[in-house]
Amino acid sequence: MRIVKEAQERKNEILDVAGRLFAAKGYDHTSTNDILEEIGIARGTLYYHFKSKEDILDAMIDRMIGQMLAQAKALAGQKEIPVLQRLTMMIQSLQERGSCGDEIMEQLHKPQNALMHQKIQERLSVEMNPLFIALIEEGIEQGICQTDYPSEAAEMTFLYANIAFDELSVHSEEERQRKRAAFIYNLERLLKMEQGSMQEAIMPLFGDEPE
Amino acid sequence: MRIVKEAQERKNEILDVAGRLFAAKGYDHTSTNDILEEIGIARGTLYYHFKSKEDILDAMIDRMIGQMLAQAKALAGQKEIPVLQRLTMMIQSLQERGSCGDEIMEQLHKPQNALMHQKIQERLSVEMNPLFIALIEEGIEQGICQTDYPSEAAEMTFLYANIAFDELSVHSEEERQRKRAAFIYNLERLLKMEQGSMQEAIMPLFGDEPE
DNA sequence: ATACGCAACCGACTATCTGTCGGTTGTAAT
DNA sequence: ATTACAACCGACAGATAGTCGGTTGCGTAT
Repeated sequence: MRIVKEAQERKNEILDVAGRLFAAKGYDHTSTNDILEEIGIARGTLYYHFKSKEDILDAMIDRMIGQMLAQAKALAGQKEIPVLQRLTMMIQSLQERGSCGDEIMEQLHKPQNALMHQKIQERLSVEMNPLFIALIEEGIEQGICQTDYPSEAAEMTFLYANIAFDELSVHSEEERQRKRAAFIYNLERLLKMEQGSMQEAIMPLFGDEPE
Repeated sequence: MRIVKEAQERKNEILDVAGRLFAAKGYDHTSTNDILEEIGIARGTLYYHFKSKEDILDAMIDRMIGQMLAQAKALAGQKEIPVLQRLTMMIQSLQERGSCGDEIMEQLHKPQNALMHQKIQERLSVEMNPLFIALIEEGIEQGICQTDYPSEAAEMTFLYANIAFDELSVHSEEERQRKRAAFIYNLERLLKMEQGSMQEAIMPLFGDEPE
């Protein structure tokens, strides 16, 4: 028995399932058959709504980036919170990739997901950087930090945060701690902040001051 | 008429052709048929020497990284050249990817090459970082620069050099200039060098002082 | 109520591609 | 000349992305 739905509803249904499968098995290892069988639609239907498998991936990433961006914008806009703290919160929020859960994160570095990874990374970089730049410029206005190249400093910060932390090369908890300390240290230098000012901004978030 | 060659010779022949095709058409868009037809061997022969298409890619990257690493090591070891200048030379040498030419660079950001890109990037990062760290520590010993986190500073430097410069987002020559200036500026800050000391080290290389 | 038009849906089919396997041939040593 | 084995062959199986002509249900006009 045939079920007809509005196009947008079907599209979302497809993206939901595709997203879950991509996160669970990886992009390459998820066939279009996997998707349409799980939904219970025919091949033709899938290709009626999307023109290719990659098109599905792109749409899924669009949705995901949209969610993350909304969240990040909400964070960045809370002027009553100190700038540095907001900066930290944004970096923190990057770790939990989208509301769709972070199983996708664990998958992201496997070779089967190189395409997905690259696309997410590029989009994230393009969309998030303006927010970082704005925060840094706000910090400059407040005299908290200083740099001649705010946008490049933002880019560097974002890149390092993204790659250094989500890299699988971070094996031990010990190493993670060190990376975080180094990140703060380097960020303070990049933005010519007082030594330790970033650390102070972070502590209320993590509650992880040295015992 | 059948031609028999020594295994290593055939392997190299396959890697040569594969490398050229990957660079020209991208990894995904190069079929194993393309490779074996151009060489004039049968399917079975290809899979006698390599266990999968991805295996070919890995071997090709191995060779390429090996070449780049040898070159970089030669550079890094020239103790008669000032440290900062050697640092610059190494970053510079990353731009021209391997001897196999830089057509591969132009292809690298297309979606069809995400896998190749990711693999090259990861290998490069793992192999090159020790060299960067060594240079930075040499600089610290000489009192030219200072940091509590040499290895993380090296990682950050490498990441930014790689991504900021090879990114296609660098459209205009103007932007490229700005990025380079920002890179030097930020590197000086990260390593607590005297303002302009890096610029001085670079000038003899490029001969591009402001007119 | 009936006819009409179209958006949503169907599923068989094609084209392509990776990897396998049993068998063959050249070559070098005995 | 015999043998052993490394290198090679090509037909084949299995999987997968994308196409296309045809169908069906639903809203709308008559």
